[in-house]
Amino acid sequence: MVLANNQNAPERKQRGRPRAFDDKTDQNIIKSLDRALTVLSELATLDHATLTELSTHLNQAPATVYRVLTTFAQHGIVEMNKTTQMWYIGPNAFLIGSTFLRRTGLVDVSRPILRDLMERTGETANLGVEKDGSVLFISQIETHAPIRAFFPPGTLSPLHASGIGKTLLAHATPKRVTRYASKGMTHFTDFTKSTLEGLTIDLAEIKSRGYSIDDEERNLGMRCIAAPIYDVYGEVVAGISVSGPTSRVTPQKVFELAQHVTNAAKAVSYALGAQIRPSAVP
Amino acid sequence: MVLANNQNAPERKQRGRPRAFDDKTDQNIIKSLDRALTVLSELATLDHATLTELSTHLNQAPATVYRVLTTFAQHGIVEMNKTTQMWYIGPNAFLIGSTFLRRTGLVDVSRPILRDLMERTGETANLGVEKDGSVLFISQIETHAPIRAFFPPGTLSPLHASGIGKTLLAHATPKRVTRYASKGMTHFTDFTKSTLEGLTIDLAEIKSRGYSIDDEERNLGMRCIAAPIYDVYGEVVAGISVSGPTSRVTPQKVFELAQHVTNAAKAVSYALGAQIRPSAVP
DNA sequence: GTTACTTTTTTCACATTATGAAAACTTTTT
DNA sequence: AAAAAGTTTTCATAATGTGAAAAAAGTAAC
Repeated sequence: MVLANNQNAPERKQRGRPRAFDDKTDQNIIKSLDRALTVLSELATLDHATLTELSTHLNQAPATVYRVLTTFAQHGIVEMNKTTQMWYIGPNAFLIGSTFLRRTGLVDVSRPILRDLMERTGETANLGVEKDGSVLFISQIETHAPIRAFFPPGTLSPLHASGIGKTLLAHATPKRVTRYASKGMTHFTDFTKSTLEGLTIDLAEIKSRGYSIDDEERNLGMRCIAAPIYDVYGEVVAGISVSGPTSRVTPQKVFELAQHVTNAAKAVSYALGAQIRPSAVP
Repeated sequence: MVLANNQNAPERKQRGRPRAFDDKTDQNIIKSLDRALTVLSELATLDHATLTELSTHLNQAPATVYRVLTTFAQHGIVEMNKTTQMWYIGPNAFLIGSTFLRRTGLVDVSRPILRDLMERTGETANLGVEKDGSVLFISQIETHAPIRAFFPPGTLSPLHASGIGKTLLAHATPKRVTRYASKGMTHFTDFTKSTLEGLTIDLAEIKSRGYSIDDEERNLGMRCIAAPIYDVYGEVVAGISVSGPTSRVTPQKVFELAQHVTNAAKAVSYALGAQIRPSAVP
């Protein structure tokens, strides 16, 4: 066993960093760790499982899986319920995973996605959150076009008369919507949805459709398309939108633009750790 | 050296499951995985780090740490920012860790109740469980107020200096409390209950009263009111609290706030299947 | 209670493979 | 432009992870 190790290459120096052989089986990973992580992922998707369940699912010897689990357990990554003989994900896994959340805020995560959205659509892209019954615009990438929508970060706009605002309302409880409406909704243009009935119909449509349209409801000549951003808890925490003049954002182009907006919203949601879950939850 | 292994039993085949030699170096763990998890923990506590930082901190060859990281990266457990050459905890770590929360359904159940509690009290509402002598905050709804208590999910705080922590201790056995106290209790402020005697008196009061008050015991200027959450077995498994600045959470308002907190705790307990039993049970 | 069955835990011998050192590559600093 | 600092990559060997089977422990059957 001293020999037979090198295929050939009698005395090639051959140190350093050559080909890395483009083949799948990357030589630079630790196989045992790789296998261990497979076990962990499986346990996470199963939520809980016994040793034999795991070992059969993964086609691995029980002894191997057992060692993996006990090692994880020593670090609090997994836990076992002695009486039911079930393995679970442990608190330390949550602790480690939660540092992912601290990493980047909404704005940092969104910035490159907003830029991309602006470039794809050619219109100003915005990011907004709810603040005391209004949308607070917290980030924006402006279009290059001379005629452009513009509202600097810090701008406030009532929920019912803004694309992002309506998206946020669409995912709120009916009670909250009613309470919001009861405080009176300013009538900005002839298109503003300033009655509870009209608004409710629109919101239902928005929720099922997945995006909202502000059709000159705040400013005449400005149209706006928005989609919701979810956080890790599956809750809507913000909205993303593009806004532009009706001359460019025509009814014919709305659908296409909406695809870009919803994609961007999904990208931000994912970056925030949301599992993209289908909206409708009664 | 053939002998000295077994106390007696000369030539027993000695397969199976003997003593396991109670020594530290458990033979049944995977060393490479163990090392890898050390790297992961270190990265989590540092929040972000370069390869060399990690390898020097852990006294490991750069190559080894590198392989560990790339393997983790392949599973999305860690990520690297190519430009800054910084390693971070990745989204998949969060995803796996978050199944810990789903285990009991505690978080899902609590979320709307936390929100309601925040809206009734106007203060940040928190949910926490015990983890190795600390409270692990696993969920939070922040108040709208500009001055607010803030500690993101994943935050840890010693049991004796936290509202939720003291609630949990109040329902533990005296033996556990003594053992906890014997490990030393950090003195955070002049109000911290950092002696066993002082703590014991407080805990008794908490148990009979039904809720705990953290009266600037962890952070000056912050007051906190907490109540226990019971599971199906009538065991205290978590705590719920509101926390805010002393300027708003005044001594005069404590009682009223406490009613909301205990109601919320009862609502969560009930949702978990606990029969709301009259508190005191010997 | 005893026996048979199932699942977890441990041991052993061997071959896989994880590892450190150094070399090559890459990027940043001087 | 040269040098320094940090990263990837390769190789040979020692370390160690692995499966099979045996033992322990718990569960169901009788």
